[in-house]
Amino acid sequence: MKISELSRRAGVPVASIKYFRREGLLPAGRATAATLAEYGEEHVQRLRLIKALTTLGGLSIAATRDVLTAVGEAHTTDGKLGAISYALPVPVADSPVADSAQDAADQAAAETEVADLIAAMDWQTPDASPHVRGLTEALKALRRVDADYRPGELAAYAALANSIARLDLERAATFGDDAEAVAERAVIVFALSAPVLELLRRLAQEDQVRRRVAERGDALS
Amino acid sequence: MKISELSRRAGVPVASIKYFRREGLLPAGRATAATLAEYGEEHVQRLRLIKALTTLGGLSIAATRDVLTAVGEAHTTDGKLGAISYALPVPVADSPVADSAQDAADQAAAETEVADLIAAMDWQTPDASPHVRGLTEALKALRRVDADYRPGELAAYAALANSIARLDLERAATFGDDAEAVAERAVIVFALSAPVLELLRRLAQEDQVRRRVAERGDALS
DNA sequence: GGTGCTAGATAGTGGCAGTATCCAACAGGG
DNA sequence: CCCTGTTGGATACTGCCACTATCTAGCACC
Repeated sequence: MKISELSRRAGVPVASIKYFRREGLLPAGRATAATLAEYGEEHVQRLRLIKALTTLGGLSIAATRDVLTAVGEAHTTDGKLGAISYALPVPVADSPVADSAQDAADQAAAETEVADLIAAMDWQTPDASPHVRGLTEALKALRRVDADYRPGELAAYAALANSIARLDLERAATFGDDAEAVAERAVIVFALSAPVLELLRRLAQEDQVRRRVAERGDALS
Repeated sequence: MKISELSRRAGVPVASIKYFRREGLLPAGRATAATLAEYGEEHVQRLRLIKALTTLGGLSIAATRDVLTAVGEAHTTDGKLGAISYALPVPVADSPVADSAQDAADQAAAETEVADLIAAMDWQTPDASPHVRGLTEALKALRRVDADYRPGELAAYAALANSIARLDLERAATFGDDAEAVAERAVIVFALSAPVLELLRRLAQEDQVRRRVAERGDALS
């Protein structure tokens, strides 16, 4: 199909398609002439995936490219899974500098806490994993804003995260035959489960709040 | 303290403090003269909270203002909790228009699915809740990108989300005396647990991938 | 009484995600 | 064979966001 039809099929403006191609998110069509190219179903699907990752997944164009590149480059299924996981952005920026002694102490405390948690969960993750560093940064940020924050609470969340990850992997690696299909599914599961889960959590929170109101009736403030 | 000291204490440039004040995120200091104001500890804490919400929580300035406003406006503890929850942005944009019959069918299917889930979980959430609408949109987006997506899988995630929400509420409503303190804690729990949980999920995923590699040894691609 | 900091207003910056415009090169129909 | 319409590719422009910088006066404090 021509680009105009691709645009209609995927619901994406032609100019945006060109933009995605420029940015390396979408492979070029098969050129049939100097100024004409043929696109296929895989382009439609890719565009749908791009839209889902950017809107629902909240990924930037650069992050989306990284994820899609990771899918294409790794050669084993597990390699792809790992690459996707690492390519997904974490919402934590590295803190600027650890100049003061206080900062260094915070850093060390957070590192210990993360290491303890990983040991307690018996997680097999390398210290160099971006997720480990991300979690360390996140804990430092939490501590800065909430002095009362109790580290022990993390363990309960970690146990639930473990259950979630098990579900994720079951969904992602369902059919282990076609590495490409697994990878695309894994992208969807890894990148798009988060917002869905977050929404479910909000719904459950809302329910919890209502239940507490009902329980306490007309009580306090 | 003067604004320059506030800046040093919170690690935020003076220009940014002025910006936050302009945008309604930070209350003005107590004016001691036409060109001088006095700031207190509450301003330091507020700035820390703003930084945490924007960097770790990923909230925009506008969303941060909405959340902080919600905390200040509602008068009951439960009202505050609800207001905060609703003020937090969901990562799902409303789909543009439901013009075609296909879109209408998708919408109806997603709505049914969400309603069934809520019924199955016995969640007490109004149909008009933004979270319900957000979840509906998210499911539509998922369906568009993944035809194989199986609705049943949602239930398992919902159950886990429920456990998470219970933890959240326990943390948020620990001390029920000071409505203001509860509200600030709730903001932290509601807005900042998500990235931490996501990081934990990524770590657990990484662990799962490694375990599967080890299990299968040298097996397949 | 001068130096330095301040409030408040306004303007500028850099990055991101598109969107628009141009041009030359064809394709396909009449 | 020619003419209209579309395309690829390049470049420029736009709108939004989150700051950041500059400017003008007016005090505060030593």
